[in-house]
Formats: sequence, structure tokens, C-alpha cells
Amino acid sequence: MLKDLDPLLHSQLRLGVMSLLLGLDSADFTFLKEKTNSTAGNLSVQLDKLSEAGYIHIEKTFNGKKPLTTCKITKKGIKAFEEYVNSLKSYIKP
Amino acid sequence: MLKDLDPLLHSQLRLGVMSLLLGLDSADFTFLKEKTNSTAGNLSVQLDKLSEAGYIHIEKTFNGKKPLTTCKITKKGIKAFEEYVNSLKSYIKP
DNA sequence: TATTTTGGTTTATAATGTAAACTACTTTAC
DNA sequence: GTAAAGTAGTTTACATTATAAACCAAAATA
Repeated sequence: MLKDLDPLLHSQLRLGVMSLLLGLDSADFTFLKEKTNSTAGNLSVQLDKLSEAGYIHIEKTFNGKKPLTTCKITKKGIKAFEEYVNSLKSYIKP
Repeated sequence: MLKDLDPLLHSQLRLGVMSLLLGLDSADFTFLKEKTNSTAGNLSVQLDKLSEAGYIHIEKTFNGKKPLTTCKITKKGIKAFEEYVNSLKSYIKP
């Protein structure tokens, strides 16, 4: 009946990041920070967790002279997200 | 875009309890424990939280000589659940 | 009558989330 | 050119949350 929910995705901020990344080719730190309305510190921590789980890929480059952190969702991340949504349905079905 | 998720409902066990109660007139402790696959201790704590928030109503009676804890979802709980589901959609929309 | 089971609660610990403080560099204003 | 403010983050310390282990009281069973 009630399926387990991936604890890594069952967090407002991490879910928000994944949701945003799913619709985009890639997104940088500042964009994600604004869209999710999070603090930089929190976002930094949560991106690391998603990265460690292999759900996103983080690339650190430079935009001219400014550091630029770019995130991309991975295949594994897409699959995990889809499974999470599927599991959620067992809770919210009418 | 991404709406805030009620933290009280954004927990696997509490969400599971609410989901189950939504479809039933009422449910007792043991039933919820089995259906959610939780430990009694955890369930006890989480039911208290839902009760304190006014999302469920807990009645403690006796079934013959055995204690019986019965839970019912409240109007407030139904509304909160519906809002939670609605907010969730901003994350999982295709 | 000793042991197990039922139906829980309390408490201690582990895991998680978040904000505040910090780093390092850059741009702007004097 | 140098002081102040801004950008782009990271680290650390604390608060909240979740979970499990230990516990309690009564009842059923052996």
C-alpha cells in the first residue's frame, strides 16, 4: 500500500532542486538559490548530499573571474525522482 | 512556483497516518502500526504531534479490559492534507 | 504462578535541517 | 590605491526531527 519514500528526496529543499533541474538542462547555484528561496549555506549542504548520492552532477568553473557552480541532474537522479513521485502517489491517491 | 510544504505532513509516517485516516472513519493504534509498518514508539510520538496540531483526534478508551487508542482525522486535518497535496503538485508536475 | 503477549509511553540517541559566521575574491566609490 | 560593499560560495555549530530501545501495566496463556 504505502510505499517507502526515498529520504534523500523527501526534503523540501532537495526535492525543489531536483524538480527544477528536471526541467532544465542545467542550473547554477545562484539560480537554484533564488528559485528555492533558500540560504546559500543550506543549499550548499543539500547540493552536496544530492551529489554524493549521484543524483546530480556538480561542476565548478569560472564565469570570467567569478566562481560558478553548475548543477545537472543525472540519469540516476531522474530515475530516483520518478520512483519517489510514484511512491508518493500511494499516499495522495483519492 | 514551488510552494512551501507543511512540515508536519512532510514526514513519511505522519503522512501515511493521515493518508490512511482520510479513507476511513476511524482507525486504532494497532491498525495504523501495521499499515504504516512503524514501531509503536515512533507511532505514539507522531500521533501526538498530529493531535497537538489538531489534525487528528485521539480517543483513549477500553476494549473490554484492553486499552484502545482510536484516531480520527479532523476537518482541519483534511484541509491541511489537501493543501499539502496541492503544494506537492508544484514539485511533481510534468 | 511464571511467561508471554498486548497495547501502548517515555527517554535517549542518531540523523537531519538550518542559520550564522567565515573565506576568498571582485567590483565600486572615493 | 585603498576602504567598503558585493558575489559566490563553504564550514561549523546549534536546533529540530526521527527513531529505537527501554520501560510499564494489565491480560492471556502455559
